[in-house]
Amino acid sequence: MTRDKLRQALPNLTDPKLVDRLVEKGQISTFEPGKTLMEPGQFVKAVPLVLEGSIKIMRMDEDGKELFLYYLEPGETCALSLTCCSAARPSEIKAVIEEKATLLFIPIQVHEQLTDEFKQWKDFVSSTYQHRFQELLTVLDAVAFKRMDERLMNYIVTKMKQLKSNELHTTHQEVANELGTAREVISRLLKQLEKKKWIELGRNVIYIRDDFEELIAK
Amino acid sequence: MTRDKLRQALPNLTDPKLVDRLVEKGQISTFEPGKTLMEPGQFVKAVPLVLEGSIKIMRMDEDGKELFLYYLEPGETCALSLTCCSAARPSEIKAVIEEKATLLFIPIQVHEQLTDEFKQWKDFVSSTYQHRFQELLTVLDAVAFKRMDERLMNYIVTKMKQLKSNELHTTHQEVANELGTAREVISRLLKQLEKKKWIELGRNVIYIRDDFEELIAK
DNA sequence: TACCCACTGTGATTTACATCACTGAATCAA
DNA sequence: TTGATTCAGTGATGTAAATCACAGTGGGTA
Repeated sequence: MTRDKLRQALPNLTDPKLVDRLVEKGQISTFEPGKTLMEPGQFVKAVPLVLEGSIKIMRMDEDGKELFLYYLEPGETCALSLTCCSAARPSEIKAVIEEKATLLFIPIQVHEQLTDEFKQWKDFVSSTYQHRFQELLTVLDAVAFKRMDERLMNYIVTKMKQLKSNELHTTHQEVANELGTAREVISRLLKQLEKKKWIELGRNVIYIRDDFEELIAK
Repeated sequence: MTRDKLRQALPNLTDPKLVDRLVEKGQISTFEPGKTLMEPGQFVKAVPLVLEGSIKIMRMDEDGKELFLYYLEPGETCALSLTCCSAARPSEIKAVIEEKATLLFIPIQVHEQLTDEFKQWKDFVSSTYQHRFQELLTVLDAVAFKRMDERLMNYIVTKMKQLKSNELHTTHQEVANELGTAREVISRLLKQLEKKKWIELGRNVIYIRDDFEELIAK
Protein backbone atom coordinates (compact mmCIF):
# COMPACT_ATOMS: atom_id res chain seq x y z
CA MET A 1 0.00 0.00 0.00
CA THR A 2 2.45 2.58 1.25
CA ARG A 3 5.03 0.81 -0.82
CA ASP A 4 2.95 1.21 -3.97
CA LYS A 5 2.37 4.88 -3.39
CA LEU A 6 6.03 5.37 -2.69
CA ARG A 7 7.00 3.59 -5.88
CA GLN A 8 4.54 5.69 -7.82
CA ALA A 9 5.62 9.01 -6.34
CA LEU A 10 9.33 8.26 -6.44
CA PRO A 11 10.07 5.88 -9.28
CA ASN A 12 13.74 6.80 -9.01
CA LEU A 13 14.13 5.14 -5.65
CA THR A 14 14.60 1.65 -6.97
CA ASP A 15 16.81 0.20 -4.25
CA PRO A 16 14.51 -2.26 -2.45
CA LYS A 17 16.43 -1.95 0.80
CA LEU A 18 15.95 1.80 0.77
CA VAL A 19 12.25 1.45 0.08
CA ASP A 20 11.98 -1.11 2.89
CA ARG A 21 13.57 1.27 5.32
CA LEU A 22 11.37 4.16 4.28
CA VAL A 23 8.24 2.07 4.64
CA GLU A 24 9.39 0.59 7.92
CA LYS A 25 10.63 3.75 9.61
CA GLY A 26 8.40 6.35 8.01
CA GLN A 27 5.05 7.35 9.40
CA ILE A 28 2.27 7.78 6.89
CA SER A 29 -0.66 10.13 7.33
CA THR A 30 -3.19 11.97 5.23
CA PHE A 31 -4.37 15.57 5.51
CA GLU A 32 -7.31 17.57 4.24
CA PRO A 33 -6.94 20.76 2.20
CA GLY A 34 -6.46 23.88 4.30
CA LYS A 35 -4.73 22.07 7.14
CA THR A 36 -1.70 23.99 8.32
CA LEU A 37 1.18 21.57 8.58
CA MET A 38 3.80 23.93 9.83
CA GLU A 39 4.00 27.47 11.09
CA PRO A 40 6.97 29.75 11.66
CA GLY A 41 8.52 29.06 15.04
CA GLN A 42 7.51 25.42 15.22
CA PHE A 43 10.17 22.77 15.30
CA VAL A 44 10.42 20.16 12.62
CA LYS A 45 11.00 16.65 13.83
CA ALA A 46 10.58 14.74 10.59
CA VAL A 47 11.07 15.20 6.88
CA PRO A 48 7.75 15.05 5.02
CA LEU A 49 7.77 13.18 1.75
CA VAL A 50 4.78 13.96 -0.45
CA LEU A 51 3.20 10.79 -1.88
CA GLU A 52 -0.09 12.29 -3.05
CA GLY A 53 -1.62 15.76 -3.16
CA SER A 54 0.30 18.98 -2.72
CA ILE A 55 1.55 21.40 -0.12
CA LYS A 56 1.87 25.15 -0.41
CA ILE A 57 4.99 26.67 1.10
CA MET A 58 4.95 30.32 2.16
CA ARG A 59 7.24 32.80 3.81
CA MET A 60 5.77 35.13 6.42
CA ASP A 61 6.95 38.46 7.74
CA GLU A 62 6.56 39.71 11.32
CA ASP A 63 3.20 41.38 10.84
CA GLY A 64 1.57 38.40 9.20
CA LYS A 65 2.10 39.25 5.55
CA GLU A 66 2.63 36.16 3.44
CA LEU A 67 4.60 35.37 0.34
CA PHE A 68 4.04 32.27 -1.73
CA LEU A 69 7.24 30.37 -2.40
CA TYR A 70 6.40 27.10 -4.14
CA TYR A 71 4.38 23.92 -4.14
CA LEU A 72 5.53 20.52 -3.02
CA GLU A 73 4.20 17.87 -5.38
CA PRO A 74 4.22 14.09 -5.17
CA GLY A 75 7.77 12.78 -5.03
CA GLU A 76 9.09 15.97 -3.52
CA THR A 77 10.17 16.98 -0.07
CA CYS A 78 10.83 20.23 1.70
CA ALA A 79 14.38 21.56 1.56
CA LEU A 80 13.52 23.88 4.39
CA SER A 81 12.56 21.01 6.62
CA LEU A 82 15.83 19.33 5.73
CA THR A 83 17.77 22.40 6.78
CA CYS A 84 15.64 23.33 9.75
CA CYS A 85 15.41 20.00 11.39
CA SER A 86 19.01 18.99 11.03
CA ALA A 87 20.01 22.32 12.51
CA ALA A 88 17.33 21.94 15.21
CA ARG A 89 16.12 25.38 14.18
CA PRO A 90 12.52 26.50 14.21
CA SER A 91 10.71 26.61 10.91
CA GLU A 92 11.01 29.79 8.90
CA ILE A 93 8.02 29.05 6.75
CA LYS A 94 4.38 28.11 6.71
CA ALA A 95 3.16 24.95 5.03
CA VAL A 96 -0.50 24.42 4.17
CA ILE A 97 -2.13 21.44 2.48
CA GLU A 98 -3.37 22.54 -0.93
CA GLU A 99 -4.82 19.29 -2.25
CA LYS A 100 -5.70 16.34 -0.02
CA ALA A 101 -2.30 14.88 0.70
CA THR A 102 -0.68 11.66 1.75
CA LEU A 103 2.65 12.24 3.44
CA LEU A 104 5.36 9.93 4.64
CA PHE A 105 7.22 11.41 7.58
CA ILE A 106 10.83 10.32 7.88
CA PRO A 107 12.34 11.01 11.32
CA ILE A 108 15.46 13.15 11.08
CA GLN A 109 17.77 10.51 12.47
CA VAL A 110 16.51 8.01 9.92
CA HIS A 111 16.99 10.56 7.16
CA GLU A 112 20.58 11.09 8.28
CA GLN A 113 21.29 7.38 8.36
CA LEU A 114 19.81 7.02 4.92
CA THR A 115 22.05 9.73 3.48
CA ASP A 116 25.02 7.74 4.74
CA GLU A 117 23.81 4.36 3.59
CA PHE A 118 22.04 4.95 0.29
CA LYS A 119 23.43 6.84 -2.64
CA GLN A 120 19.93 7.11 -4.09
CA TRP A 121 18.71 8.90 -1.01
CA LYS A 122 21.72 11.19 -0.94
CA ASP A 123 21.10 12.07 -4.57
CA PHE A 124 17.43 12.65 -3.90
CA VAL A 125 18.22 15.06 -1.09
CA SER A 126 20.83 16.80 -3.15
CA SER A 127 18.50 17.28 -6.08
CA THR A 128 15.83 18.57 -3.71
CA TYR A 129 18.21 21.25 -2.56
CA GLN A 130 19.05 22.15 -6.13
CA HIS A 131 15.45 22.31 -7.19
CA ARG A 132 14.36 24.49 -4.27
CA PHE A 133 17.31 26.76 -4.63
CA GLN A 134 16.27 27.42 -8.18
CA GLU A 135 12.73 28.11 -7.13
CA LEU A 136 13.79 30.50 -4.40
CA LEU A 137 15.89 32.39 -6.92
CA THR A 138 12.90 32.58 -9.24
CA VAL A 139 10.76 34.04 -6.49
CA LEU A 140 13.53 36.46 -5.61
CA ASP A 141 13.70 37.62 -9.21
CA ALA A 142 9.99 38.15 -9.33
CA VAL A 143 9.86 40.13 -6.11
CA ALA A 144 12.95 42.17 -6.86
CA PHE A 145 12.53 42.87 -10.55
CA LYS A 146 8.98 42.25 -11.76
CA ARG A 147 5.83 44.33 -11.52
CA MET A 148 2.73 42.98 -9.91
CA ASP A 149 0.86 42.43 -13.18
CA GLU A 150 3.55 40.11 -14.45
CA ARG A 151 3.77 38.32 -11.13
CA LEU A 152 0.02 37.83 -11.12
CA MET A 153 0.11 36.31 -14.59
CA ASN A 154 2.89 33.96 -13.59
CA TYR A 155 0.95 33.05 -10.50
CA ILE A 156 -2.10 32.17 -12.57
CA VAL A 157 -0.03 29.97 -14.87
CA THR A 158 1.62 28.21 -11.93
CA LYS A 159 -1.73 27.55 -10.28
CA MET A 160 -3.27 26.30 -13.52
CA LYS A 161 -0.46 23.83 -14.01
CA GLN A 162 -0.49 22.76 -10.42
CA LEU A 163 -4.24 22.16 -10.37
CA LYS A 164 -4.35 21.00 -13.99
CA SER A 165 -7.41 23.16 -14.53
CA ASN A 166 -8.23 26.48 -16.12
CA GLU A 167 -10.59 27.54 -13.40
CA LEU A 168 -9.16 28.87 -10.20
CA HIS A 169 -11.52 28.65 -7.26
CA THR A 170 -10.18 31.28 -4.97
CA THR A 171 -10.81 34.81 -3.80
CA HIS A 172 -8.96 37.96 -4.75
CA GLN A 173 -7.96 38.28 -1.10
CA GLU A 174 -6.28 34.90 -1.16
CA VAL A 175 -4.35 35.68 -4.32
CA ALA A 176 -3.30 38.99 -2.81
CA ASN A 177 -2.03 37.26 0.31
CA GLU A 178 0.06 34.82 -1.66
CA LEU A 179 1.63 37.56 -3.70
CA GLY A 180 2.15 39.70 -0.62
CA THR A 181 0.00 42.60 -1.81
CA ALA A 182 -3.45 44.14 -1.24
CA ARG A 183 -6.78 42.79 -2.40
CA GLU A 184 -7.66 45.97 -4.31
CA VAL A 185 -4.48 45.68 -6.35
CA ILE A 186 -5.38 42.15 -7.43
CA SER A 187 -8.98 43.10 -8.16
CA ARG A 188 -7.87 45.91 -10.43
CA LEU A 189 -5.23 43.85 -12.21
CA LEU A 190 -7.66 40.99 -12.74
CA LYS A 191 -10.19 43.46 -14.16
CA GLN A 192 -7.55 44.60 -16.64
CA LEU A 193 -6.95 41.01 -17.69
CA GLU A 194 -10.70 40.53 -18.08
CA LYS A 195 -10.92 43.65 -20.26
CA LYS A 196 -8.24 42.11 -22.46
CA LYS A 197 -10.46 38.99 -22.58
CA TRP A 198 -7.67 36.82 -21.23
CA ILE A 199 -9.74 35.71 -18.27
CA GLU A 200 -13.31 35.89 -17.01
CA LEU A 201 -14.23 36.70 -13.45
CA GLY A 202 -16.95 35.19 -11.30
CA ARG A 203 -17.55 35.09 -7.59
CA ASN A 204 -14.82 32.90 -6.08
CA VAL A 205 -13.67 31.81 -9.49
CA ILE A 206 -11.39 32.91 -12.28
CA TYR A 207 -11.88 31.32 -15.72
CA ILE A 208 -8.74 31.35 -17.76
CA ARG A 209 -8.50 31.21 -21.53
CA ASP A 210 -6.84 28.08 -22.84
CA ASP A 211 -4.19 30.06 -24.64
CA PHE A 212 -3.47 32.28 -21.63
CA GLU A 213 0.12 31.16 -21.39
CA GLU A 214 0.87 31.99 -25.03
CA LEU A 215 -0.84 35.36 -24.64
CA ILE A 216 1.36 36.45 -21.79
CA ALA A 217 4.49 35.23 -23.53
CA LYS A 218 3.82 37.69 -26.39
CA MET B 1 51.13 25.55 2.51
CA THR B 2 47.78 24.83 0.97
CA ARG B 3 47.30 22.34 3.75
CA ASP B 4 47.87 25.01 6.39
CA LYS B 5 45.45 27.44 4.80
CA LEU B 6 42.89 24.70 4.48
CA ARG B 7 43.27 23.78 8.12
CA GLN B 8 42.91 27.40 9.11
CA ALA B 9 39.86 28.08 6.98
CA LEU B 10 38.14 24.78 7.73
CA PRO B 11 39.18 23.58 11.17
CA ASN B 12 36.22 21.21 11.16
CA LEU B 13 37.68 19.07 8.42
CA THR B 14 39.94 17.04 10.67
CA ASP B 15 40.04 13.79 8.73
CA PRO B 16 43.60 13.68 7.37
CA LYS B 17 42.59 11.51 4.42
CA LEU B 18 39.97 14.04 3.40
CA VAL B 19 42.45 16.89 3.68
CA ASP B 20 44.95 14.89 1.61
CA ARG B 21 42.41 14.38 -1.13
CA LEU B 22 41.40 18.04 -1.16
CA VAL B 23 45.01 19.15 -1.38
CA GLU B 24 45.85 16.55 -3.99
CA LYS B 25 42.85 16.98 -6.26
CA GLY B 26 42.03 20.63 -5.69
CA GLN B 27 43.49 23.43 -7.71
CA ILE B 28 44.56 26.49 -5.80
CA SER B 29 44.60 30.00 -7.21
CA THR B 30 44.46 33.57 -6.01
CA PHE B 31 42.45 36.47 -7.38
CA GLU B 32 42.56 40.24 -7.06
CA PRO B 33 39.59 42.33 -5.89
CA GLY B 34 37.14 43.19 -8.64
CA LYS B 35 37.83 40.06 -10.66
CA THR B 36 34.62 38.49 -11.93
CA LEU B 37 34.76 34.80 -11.17
CA MET B 38 31.47 33.78 -12.64
CA GLU B 39 28.76 35.34 -14.73
CA PRO B 40 25.22 34.20 -15.49
CA GLY B 41 25.22 31.67 -18.31
CA GLN B 42 28.70 30.36 -17.68
CA PHE B 43 29.11 26.76 -16.73
CA VAL B 44 30.65 25.78 -13.44
CA LYS B 45 33.18 22.99 -13.60
CA ALA B 46 34.48 23.07 -10.05
CA VAL B 47 33.35 23.94 -6.56
CA PRO B 48 35.29 26.91 -5.18
CA LEU B 49 36.32 26.67 -1.56
CA VAL B 50 37.28 30.03 -0.06
CA LEU B 51 40.52 29.80 1.91
CA GLU B 52 41.26 33.52 2.22
CA GLY B 53 39.50 36.72 1.23
CA SER B 54 35.88 36.98 0.24
CA ILE B 55 33.56 36.70 -2.73
CA LYS B 56 30.42 38.70 -3.39
CA ILE B 57 27.50 36.75 -4.83
CA MET B 58 24.83 38.59 -6.80
CA ARG B 59 21.70 37.81 -8.74
CA MET B 60 21.14 39.59 -12.06
CA ASP B 61 17.99 40.23 -14.04
CA GLU B 62 17.74 40.30 -17.84
CA ASP B 63 18.45 43.99 -18.25
CA GLY B 64 21.55 43.96 -16.11
CA LYS B 65 20.11 45.04 -12.78
CA GLU B 66 21.91 43.41 -9.87
CA LEU B 67 20.90 42.26 -6.45
CA PHE B 68 23.38 41.45 -3.74
CA LEU B 69 22.79 38.06 -2.16
CA TYR B 70 25.62 37.29 0.24
CA TYR B 71 29.34 37.04 0.82
CA LEU B 72 31.42 33.90 0.79
CA GLU B 73 33.99 34.05 3.56
CA PRO B 74 36.95 31.77 4.34
CA GLY B 75 35.77 28.24 5.02
CA GLU B 76 32.68 28.65 2.91
CA THR B 77 31.65 27.48 -0.52
CA CYS B 78 28.94 28.37 -2.95
CA ALA B 79 25.71 26.44 -2.72
CA LEU B 80 24.82 27.69 -6.16
CA SER B 81 27.92 26.20 -7.66
CA LEU B 82 27.07 22.94 -5.94
CA THR B 83 23.61 22.94 -7.48
CA CYS B 84 24.58 24.32 -10.85
CA CYS B 85 27.52 22.15 -11.58
CA SER B 86 26.01 18.89 -10.49
CA ALA B 87 23.01 19.65 -12.65
CA ALA B 88 25.31 20.80 -15.47
CA ARG B 89 23.25 23.95 -15.55
CA PRO B 90 24.61 27.37 -16.36
CA SER B 91 25.26 29.69 -13.47
CA GLU B 92 22.35 31.81 -12.31
CA ILE B 93 24.49 34.27 -10.46
CA LYS B 94 27.48 36.57 -10.67
CA ALA B 95 30.47 36.14 -8.38
CA VAL B 96 33.02 38.90 -7.89
CA ILE B 97 36.12 38.89 -5.71
CA GLU B 98 35.60 41.38 -2.90
CA GLU B 99 38.86 41.00 -0.98
CA LYS B 100 41.96 39.39 -2.44
CA ALA B 101 41.10 35.74 -2.33
CA THR B 102 42.74 32.35 -2.29
CA LEU B 103 40.44 29.68 -3.61
CA LEU B 104 40.71 25.93 -3.80
CA PHE B 105 38.78 24.55 -6.75
CA ILE B 106 37.43 21.05 -6.28
CA PRO B 107 36.38 19.36 -9.55
CA ILE B 108 32.77 18.23 -9.46
CA GLN B 109 33.56 14.56 -9.80
CA VAL B 110 35.97 14.77 -6.88
CA HIS B 111 33.35 16.59 -4.87
CA GLU B 112 30.86 13.84 -5.59
CA GLN B 113 33.30 11.11 -4.62
CA LEU B 114 34.05 12.97 -1.42
CA THR B 115 30.39 13.18 -0.45
CA ASP B 116 30.25 9.40 -0.75
CA GLU B 117 33.45 8.69 1.06
CA PHE B 118 33.69 11.26 3.82
CA LYS B 119 30.99 12.04 6.31
CA GLN B 120 32.75 15.29 7.17
CA TRP B 121 32.52 16.45 3.61
CA LYS B 122 28.89 15.43 3.36
CA ASP B 123 28.12 17.37 6.51
CA PHE B 124 30.04 20.36 5.23
CA VAL B 125 28.04 20.41 2.02
CA SER B 126 24.82 19.92 3.87
CA SER B 127 25.52 22.78 6.25
CA THR B 128 26.47 24.97 3.30
CA TYR B 129 23.05 24.35 1.79
CA GLN B 130 21.37 25.15 5.07
CA HIS B 131 23.34 28.31 5.58
CA ARG B 132 22.70 29.65 2.08
CA PHE B 133 19.06 28.76 2.20
CA GLN B 134 18.74 30.88 5.30
CA GLU B 135 20.51 33.76 3.65
CA LEU B 136 18.37 33.58 0.55
CA LEU B 137 15.28 33.71 2.74
CA THR B 138 16.68 36.75 4.52
CA VAL B 139 17.24 38.52 1.22
CA LEU B 140 13.78 37.53 0.11
CA ASP B 141 12.29 39.02 3.27
CA ALA B 142 14.17 42.22 2.77
CA VAL B 143 13.13 42.63 -0.84
CA ALA B 144 9.53 41.60 -0.24
CA PHE B 145 8.77 43.30 3.03
CA LYS B 146 11.30 46.01 3.89
CA ARG B 147 11.64 49.57 2.71
CA MET B 148 14.82 50.78 1.11
CA ASP B 149 15.99 52.79 4.12
CA GLU B 150 15.96 49.71 6.30
CA ARG B 151 17.64 47.62 3.62
CA LEU B 152 20.33 50.25 3.25
CA MET B 153 21.02 50.23 6.96
CA ASN B 154 21.27 46.47 7.00
CA TYR B 155 23.56 46.63 4.02
CA ILE B 156 25.87 49.03 5.83
CA VAL B 157 26.01 46.78 8.87
CA THR B 158 26.73 43.72 6.73
CA LYS B 159 29.52 45.50 4.90
CA MET B 160 31.02 46.84 8.12
CA LYS B 161 31.15 43.37 9.60
CA GLN B 162 32.44 41.83 6.45
CA LEU B 163 35.23 44.38 6.06
CA LYS B 164 35.73 44.77 9.82
CA SER B 165 35.89 48.53 9.37
CA ASN B 166 33.61 51.47 9.93
CA GLU B 167 34.59 53.21 6.74
CA LEU B 168 33.08 52.01 3.52
CA HIS B 169 35.09 52.95 0.46
CA THR B 170 32.52 52.79 -2.25
CA THR B 171 30.29 55.00 -4.38
CA HIS B 172 26.57 55.60 -4.08
CA GLN B 173 26.18 54.04 -7.50
CA GLU B 174 27.78 50.82 -6.35
CA VAL B 175 25.58 50.60 -3.27
CA ALA B 176 22.55 51.28 -5.43
CA ASN B 177 23.52 48.47 -7.79
CA GLU B 178 23.88 45.98 -5.01
CA LEU B 179 20.50 46.86 -3.56
CA GLY B 180 18.92 46.85 -7.00
CA THR B 181 17.84 50.49 -6.90
CA ALA B 182 18.83 53.88 -8.32
CA ARG B 183 21.77 56.01 -7.29
CA GLU B 184 19.60 59.02 -6.41
CA VAL B 185 17.60 56.93 -3.97
CA ILE B 186 20.77 55.91 -2.13
CA SER B 187 22.16 59.46 -2.17
CA ARG B 188 18.99 60.77 -0.57
CA LEU B 189 18.74 58.03 2.03
CA LEU B 190 22.41 58.43 2.95
CA LYS B 191 21.87 62.19 3.33
CA GLN B 192 19.03 61.45 5.75
CA LEU B 193 21.30 59.20 7.78
CA GLU B 194 23.93 61.94 7.78
CA LYS B 195 21.38 64.47 9.05
CA LYS B 196 20.63 62.10 11.90
CA LYS B 197 24.41 62.07 12.55
CA TRP B 198 24.54 58.30 12.18
CA ILE B 199 27.06 58.49 9.37
CA GLU B 200 29.30 61.04 7.65
CA LEU B 201 29.68 61.28 3.92
CA GLY B 202 32.82 61.95 1.93
CA ARG B 203 33.75 61.43 -1.66
CA ASN B 204 33.96 57.66 -2.21
CA VAL B 205 33.64 57.01 1.48
CA ILE B 206 31.02 56.60 4.16
CA TYR B 207 32.12 56.98 7.78
CA ILE B 208 29.91 55.07 10.15
CA ARG B 209 29.40 55.81 13.83
CA ASP B 210 30.66 53.07 16.11
CA ASP B 211 27.24 52.61 17.66
CA PHE B 212 25.44 52.53 14.31
CA GLU B 213 24.15 49.05 14.83
CA GLU B 214 22.58 49.91 18.18
CA LEU B 215 21.06 53.06 16.72
CA ILE B 216 19.23 51.21 13.97
CA ALA B 217 18.04 48.54 16.37
CA LYS B 218 16.16 51.22 18.38
C1' DT C 1 46.53 75.95 -14.52
C1' DA C 2 42.84 74.52 -16.79
C1' DC C 3 40.08 70.99 -18.09
C1' DC C 4 37.76 66.68 -17.64
C1' DC C 5 35.32 63.25 -15.50
C1' DA C 6 33.48 60.62 -11.96
C1' DC C 7 30.88 61.45 -8.07
C1' DT C 8 27.39 63.81 -5.39
C1' DG C 9 23.22 66.69 -4.25
C1' DT C 10 18.62 67.96 -5.29
C1' DG C 11 14.34 69.55 -7.48
C1' DA C 12 10.48 68.03 -10.45
C1' DT C 13 7.70 64.59 -12.19
C1' DT C 14 5.88 59.94 -12.86
C1' DT C 15 4.80 55.38 -11.59
C1' DA C 16 3.43 51.32 -9.01
C1' DC C 17 1.35 50.15 -5.27
C1' DA C 18 -0.90 50.83 -0.54
C1' DT C 19 -4.48 52.54 2.03
C1' DC C 20 -8.98 54.34 2.96
C1' DA C 21 -13.67 54.55 2.21
C1' DC C 22 -17.52 53.18 0.45
C1' DT C 23 -21.07 50.57 -2.71
C1' DG C 24 -23.47 46.80 -4.41
C1' DA C 25 -24.00 41.89 -5.31
C1' DA C 26 -23.94 36.99 -4.05
C1' DT C 27 -24.50 33.61 -0.50
C1' DC C 28 -25.79 31.70 3.71
C1' DA C 29 -28.23 31.23 7.96
C1' DA C 30 -31.83 32.32 11.19
C1' DT D 1 -37.59 36.23 3.63
C1' DT D 2 -34.55 38.93 5.82
C1' DG D 3 -30.54 40.22 7.72
C1' DA D 4 -25.70 39.28 8.07
C1' DT D 5 -21.56 38.26 5.97
C1' DT D 6 -18.27 37.66 2.58
C1' DC D 7 -16.61 39.05 -1.81
C1' DA D 8 -15.91 42.26 -5.70
C1' DG D 9 -15.55 46.88 -7.86
C1' DT D 10 -13.90 51.41 -7.80
C1' DG D 11 -12.80 56.34 -6.71
C1' DA D 12 -9.75 59.27 -3.96
C1' DT D 13 -5.58 59.98 -1.87
C1' DG D 14 -0.99 58.92 0.04
C1' DT D 15 3.75 57.22 -0.41
C1' DA D 16 8.09 54.91 -1.67
C1' DA D 17 10.77 54.66 -5.27
C1' DA D 18 12.07 55.41 -10.28
C1' DT D 19 13.22 58.51 -13.63
C1' DC D 20 14.70 62.84 -15.64
C1' DA D 21 17.35 66.80 -15.58
C1' DC D 22 20.83 69.52 -13.95
C1' DA D 23 24.21 71.90 -11.07
C1' DG D 24 28.14 71.75 -8.15
C1' DT D 25 32.53 69.70 -6.57
C1' DG D 26 36.83 67.49 -5.92
C1' DG D 27 40.68 65.01 -7.82
C1' DG D 28 43.46 63.63 -11.48
C1' DT D 29 45.93 64.81 -15.63
C1' DA D 30 47.34 67.04 -19.94
